[in-house]
Amino acid sequence: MKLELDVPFDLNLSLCCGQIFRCKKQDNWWYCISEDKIFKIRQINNSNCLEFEGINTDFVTTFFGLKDNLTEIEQTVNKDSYIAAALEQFKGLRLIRQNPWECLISFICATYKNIAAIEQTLFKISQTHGEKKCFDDRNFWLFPSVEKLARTSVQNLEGCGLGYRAKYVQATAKRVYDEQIDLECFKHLSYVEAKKRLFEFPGVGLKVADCVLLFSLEKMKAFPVDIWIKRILLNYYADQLSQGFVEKLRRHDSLSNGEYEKLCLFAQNYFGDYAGYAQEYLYHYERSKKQMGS
DNA sequence: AGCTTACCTTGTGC
DNA sequence: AGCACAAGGTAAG
Repeated sequence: MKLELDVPFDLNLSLCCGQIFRCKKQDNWWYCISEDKIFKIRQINNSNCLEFEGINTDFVTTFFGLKDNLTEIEQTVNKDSYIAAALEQFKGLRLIRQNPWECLISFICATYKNIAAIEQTLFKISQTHGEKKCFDDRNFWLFPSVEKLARTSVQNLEGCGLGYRAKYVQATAKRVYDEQIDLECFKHLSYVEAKKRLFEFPGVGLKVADCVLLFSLEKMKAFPVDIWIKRILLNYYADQLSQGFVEKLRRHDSLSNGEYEKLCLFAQNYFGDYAGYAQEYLYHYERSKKQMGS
């Protein structure tokens, strides 16, 4: 199927920028998995035409956030020359609407790991616990169900390279299963309330909660503060923060919950309701600069 | 409440 | 080739 776009969108950018881990480019197509769907999609020569198989137009529109008004979002968050450069360089970068369950487990697995390792771990979890499907003469594995991960052993998960995170994944899965929690319903809660609920899961801190809120629960003001964002705030936004606070942050690598929330709140006040979009542009901008330099 | 420290394993850079 | 060191942080003390 084909879809003519009448809005800015860059497929490659949106799938490469670190928000989603199980989409792979092969033979000029992106192969993706979401819930029970396996599909491929491409955007030839960055044109305004998307081609895809395995899904319909409605799904594409929702999954890739094509209804987000990027023009308005850019105007809202464009507060200074630094983010302006990021917005300019990465036009068409959109926030994807991931499945909340997979997103939750993904970011529990992602703590203190590099992206290549995260991708490998999630592939192994899916391969060992998920349903195998064939699409386009290739094998894919759906992300395991809540029940499957609730019933597996910590040892099985450790075999997927999860290390100390295995017990968190298992405990969170068990909790979602035992209490029959519908993560989709968190969309209807306020940002603060939903964050509180996510924070209760084992292995979920403030950062993971914000990632799940931003990437799967439509909370565009969620502003995950990881090591990259912390550096960005200290390097480019220090004059917006109190000097004592900045000095304190510079002395340590990790953030206390209090420090995290302070940075998060600053960003939400500064960038506004679409702070999460600002976060994604800043994150990708800083990482791409580093990669080109090395 | 706020601050340290340990933590599994893999990828990356020197 | 091999070894430090960092990696989309969290939980326990």
